[in-house]
Amino acid sequence: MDSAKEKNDLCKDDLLLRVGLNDNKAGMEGLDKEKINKIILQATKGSRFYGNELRKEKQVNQRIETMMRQKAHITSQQLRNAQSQVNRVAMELEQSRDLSNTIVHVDMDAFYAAVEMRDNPELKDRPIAVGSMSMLSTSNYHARRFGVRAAMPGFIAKRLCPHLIIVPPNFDKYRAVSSEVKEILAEYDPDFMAVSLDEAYLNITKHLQERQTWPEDKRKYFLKTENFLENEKPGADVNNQEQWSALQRAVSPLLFEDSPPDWQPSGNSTQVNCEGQNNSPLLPNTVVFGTSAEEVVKEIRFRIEQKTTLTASAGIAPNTMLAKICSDKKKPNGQHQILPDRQAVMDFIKDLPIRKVSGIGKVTEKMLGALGIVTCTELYQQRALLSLLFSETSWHYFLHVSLGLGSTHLTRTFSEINKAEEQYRLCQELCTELAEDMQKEGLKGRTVTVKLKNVNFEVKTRASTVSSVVSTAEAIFAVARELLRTEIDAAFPHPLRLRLMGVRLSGFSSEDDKKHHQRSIIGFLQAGDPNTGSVPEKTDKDRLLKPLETSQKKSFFDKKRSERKWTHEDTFKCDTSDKQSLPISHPCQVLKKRMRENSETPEDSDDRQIFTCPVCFKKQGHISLGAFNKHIDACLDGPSTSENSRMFSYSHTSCVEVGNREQRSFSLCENHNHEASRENTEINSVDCDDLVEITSHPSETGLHNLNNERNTEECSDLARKSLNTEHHHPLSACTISLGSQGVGPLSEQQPLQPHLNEITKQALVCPVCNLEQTSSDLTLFNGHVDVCLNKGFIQELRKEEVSLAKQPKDGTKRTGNSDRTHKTVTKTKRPGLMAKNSASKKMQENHPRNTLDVFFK
DNA sequence: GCGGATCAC
DNA sequence: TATGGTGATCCGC
Repeated sequence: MDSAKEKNDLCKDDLLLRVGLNDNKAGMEGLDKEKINKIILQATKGSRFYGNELRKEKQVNQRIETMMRQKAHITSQQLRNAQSQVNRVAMELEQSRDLSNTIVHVDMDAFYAAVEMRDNPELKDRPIAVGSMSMLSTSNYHARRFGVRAAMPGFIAKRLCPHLIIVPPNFDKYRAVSSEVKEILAEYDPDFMAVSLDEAYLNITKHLQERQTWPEDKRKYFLKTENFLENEKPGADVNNQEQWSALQRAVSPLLFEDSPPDWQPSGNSTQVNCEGQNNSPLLPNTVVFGTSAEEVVKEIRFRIEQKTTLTASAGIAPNTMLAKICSDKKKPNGQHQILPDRQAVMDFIKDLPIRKVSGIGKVTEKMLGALGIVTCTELYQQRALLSLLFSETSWHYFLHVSLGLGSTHLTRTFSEINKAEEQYRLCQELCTELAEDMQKEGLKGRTVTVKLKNVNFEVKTRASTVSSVVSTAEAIFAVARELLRTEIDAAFPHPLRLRLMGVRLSGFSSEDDKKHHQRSIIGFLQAGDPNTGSVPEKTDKDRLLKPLETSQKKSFFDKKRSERKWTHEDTFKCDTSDKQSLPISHPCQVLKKRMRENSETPEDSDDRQIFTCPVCFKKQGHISLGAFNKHIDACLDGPSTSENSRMFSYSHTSCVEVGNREQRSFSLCENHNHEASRENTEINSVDCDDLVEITSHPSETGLHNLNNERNTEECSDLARKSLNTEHHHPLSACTISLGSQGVGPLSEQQPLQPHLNEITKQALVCPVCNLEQTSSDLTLFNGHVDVCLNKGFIQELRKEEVSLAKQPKDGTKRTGNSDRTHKTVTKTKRPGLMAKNSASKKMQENHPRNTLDVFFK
């Protein structure tokens, strides 16, 4: 979102320093700059805020004075020396210039406002802003003509534009739309980097390579008249005139009047391909995109618009810095490319105001301005001076900027750990974490597995099975340490260069297994014989069967187990010295443990709590688990239940992706939800005839190949995606990043929530990831839950990894949100006003309102 | 190491 | 009536 720069510009406005980018065109109904500034000044003058702004300004002025004094003392000799030193660095940078990557920055246009306008047609032609009277997050382009911008207090905005409609933010909705967009982006770069709900970087280099060989069909899209069901592949036929007209009405809402979109559906047969590659005549209402980067980005934007009815702007460049500036250039609903050519880069940079660069803010602009530096060319010309006045990191950064250099990779980079001592320490930490989880779940295991990924991304797993079960940190570490030692020794005399480590405990046994044989929630979840709940012993041959080959008569959970076992076996078969079978923990164990835990909570020490019957959906107030099970039994035996009914359960996972920035904005199932889970002691389950549908073909959806090395929202994205595109992800482990605040202990997993309540027609909120699902299609929804559930199964295997500590990618990024290496805690100011700050964007993004209450409403 | 400043969203 | 909250990095002390 473009709020940051806007905000800074507003500060300038407030102080009447200068009006920078407030480029309203003094339209017929808008206001001119002068008027805007007058109103703002009037509203702000005399306030504490204004006073503080003045104080800050004074401070900056002082800094500038100091700098200018320093400058005055610089001798020409010093300057010459500096010049040669800086030139050396510049040469090195020039030599290492990498133009081989194609980086794309995608930015949704006036995102929040656009979503609100889309969903409420009454707002379409009116000036609106999203936020509150205290603070606005964004405004539509209509409102911007009055000077209403992001980061402006609503009450001032109202003075500028009395007819302004301020819409309270609805972050759940924005998140949902954002995931729709992300689904598309992931197809072009599975490792794309989301900056916020409306902004992301992609590296499409690989996609471009592959795309060159794609047949036209793979680049062909059908225009859709309506915006639902996300099957993006050509298939739905919409080629009649009536539908086409409907399409034209549906897409491209009149968000923007000043700059026409560079892509526009026109005529009957829409052919967007600019490269003249089509030789076959196109069907009406089909679109074929070419193979160039420009075409790829047009395709992305086209698909975003088709899917969400919202427009996006994009920038294409050889690095992130340039891509970001590019996306701003043709905003809204446009795109700009800098070709991967040095001259093209330099031409673009030449007159570029430094303020446009991400990382150069209001203060830096002013300081450099005092030195006569406004454009990137000037920044380059003054490089020697800058190296004498600024810190090394700063002038290096300036040099990067002035040469048009930036990050060329988005992949997560971690600093390696190659010291044995550190490796053992990390291993021990992991074992401790694992042991805590094991003990909370009351589980013990016999097989300890260490997973190692080296700097070349090669993964090795080494397992060892001991004669008696282990669960303590010491015992697990004793085994894991030896496994690690073997690997370290094997690498000797070279160090073992690791970027990821995981410790796993499997081969569970629990004395609780044989309890609760009754036909209850637990009984239903048990594999094999429902009477004993035991998993039938399988031969090695059995275990070599792929999930798809297993009997269709098996239960849903049977299949899940087979799938999991298969995948599990797959990772182990090459390197496990011990060929013992690896018993699988039952979901019911987890459930049961959780139930027991719940009943052991202090608030509920009498072993009684409120359960909701999954069959009749009635709350069973303050009864014991046994009584609750009896109730369910009675319900099940009653006339209302079909034979096909299956209990539904899941275990929530605290899957957190490896230190991607994504985590900041999208970690939905983190702290907040864990808290909710503690508060919500209800145990719910659901009678789910719909589940039968999943049961009949779980493997067809490709869900068993869930990539778990992603955060929860991505998992849910993948769920939908895998349903639609049969996109397969290799099974990998649930990964926890060091230093992440988001990793809740397993004991804080959520209690059971209803999967889907058909009876009460409640919102389709996934009970696992807590995300409201955009599609109202039950099959899709169930499929999604299935994936989340599957993830829960994987979690039961206790595959827990820790990515190694991260480091900044390169020296080009001085500020901003780089990969997290530690957590910074900032205390809240003005505690009394907390509740009023509903417009706080980051807060909402980081701690989304729990959707459970919506679900249970 | 800590806190303030800067920047970003 | 009223000008956000959070995280990251840099830098000076």
